[in-house]
Amino acid sequence: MPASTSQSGYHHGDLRNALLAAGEQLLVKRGVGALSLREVAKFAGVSHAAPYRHFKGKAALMCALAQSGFDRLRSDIRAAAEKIPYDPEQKLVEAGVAYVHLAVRNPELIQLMFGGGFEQPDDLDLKQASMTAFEALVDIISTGIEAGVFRDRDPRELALVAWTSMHGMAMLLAARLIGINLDDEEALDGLVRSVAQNVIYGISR
Amino acid sequence: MPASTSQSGYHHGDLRNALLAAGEQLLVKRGVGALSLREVAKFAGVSHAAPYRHFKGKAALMCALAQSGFDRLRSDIRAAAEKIPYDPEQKLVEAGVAYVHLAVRNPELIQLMFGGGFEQPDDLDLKQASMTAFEALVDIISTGIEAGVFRDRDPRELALVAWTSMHGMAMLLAARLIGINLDDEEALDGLVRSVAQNVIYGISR
DNA sequence: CATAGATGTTTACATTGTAAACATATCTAA
DNA sequence: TTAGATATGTTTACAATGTAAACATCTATG
Repeated sequence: MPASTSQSGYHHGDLRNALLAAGEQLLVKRGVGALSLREVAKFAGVSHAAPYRHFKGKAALMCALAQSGFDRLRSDIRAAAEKIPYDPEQKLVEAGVAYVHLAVRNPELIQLMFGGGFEQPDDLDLKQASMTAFEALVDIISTGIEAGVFRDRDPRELALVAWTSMHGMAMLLAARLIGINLDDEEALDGLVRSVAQNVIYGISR
Repeated sequence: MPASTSQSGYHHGDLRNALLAAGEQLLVKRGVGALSLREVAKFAGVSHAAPYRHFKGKAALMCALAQSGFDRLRSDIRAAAEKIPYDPEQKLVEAGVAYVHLAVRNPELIQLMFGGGFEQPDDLDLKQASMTAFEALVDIISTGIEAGVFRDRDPRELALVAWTSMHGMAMLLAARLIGINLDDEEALDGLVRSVAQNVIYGISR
């Protein structure tokens, strides 16, 4: 019997994951500031105190949601980079597109991950997960340096430039502070590519 | 008699501003997610329902706090740019330093402004304020283009590159996701200048 | 000076996070 | 197999919060 379907009626069987799924749903509906643990529990079909058997509290659930977001971000970046086998510049561009796509399609998630809208009890796993996502960018830069495409500097220094730029774009788009229709994927990708090109070649002439 | 000291005992005289000041204080202490309207009222020395005479609700107060943050951001950027009369590149660097300084010294404020941690009722004034802050960057870029220092492109396109990068750095630093001691101002400014230089000249060789 | 409007207070209530006490299913060891 | 021990739910309880409504008091305007 799969562990996910222990249909005793009393015990859920896979409540932790069910709560995370419910949390993800409700995060979209309510936003970071209005996410309610009781509603998450109700949505998962359990009593309002049941989540406390699987999470230390509301903040812990949100941390777990954020962490899965970081995992998704890392794998999206890696997948985008691997789509382009040879060209490091293009790898970087596609990584940016992936970063921004995740943010635009899940603005509440990205705001949860980076917005500081909840009490973080200095979650080390969480910080670790975000660092790992950053490493995906460092890898792209490193291969680019080795290939002689990027400046011969500390990869983390160059990766930081790419990260800040992508991240800023992602946050500003998620906050709808850049005047563009987020549903127009062509325009969105064009924006990302434009910014990425300018990061790569500089805005100076 | 100054309007700010109507000492009737019952009527405050300048409660709206007092609430904003209290909100700013408590935002620092509690963070975006734990800011309480009742505590703001108590801090200002009034009953918990008094704020409703000056703000539609908690979200409206937070919007007002965010808006004053945007005003401060705009004026900080302008002041930084005006410190450097001639060199557009240096103007841009100093604007970035100012942006990041504001974020690092007031992480909760920057998270309130951009983090989406509360219910925004599509506040148009707020969006306007953020746009005005962005215009400060566009101005720097425009003069740089006219001076032949930056590429001859749409200023808003180039300004967007600078904005995303500065903003990303500011948010990541505020979220303590970049491994640097925020109190070490020298290291911090060095980081900003490094990123800015790479934005200006590109990471490509 | 009366009184209308602005500004504060008190009271009330639903929602929320969380703890404690209780109930039931599952697992483990004799 | 079966009796606890443990894990995992539920119910109850309570304090804090956002907000509305009714009430009180000040200020300003005729």
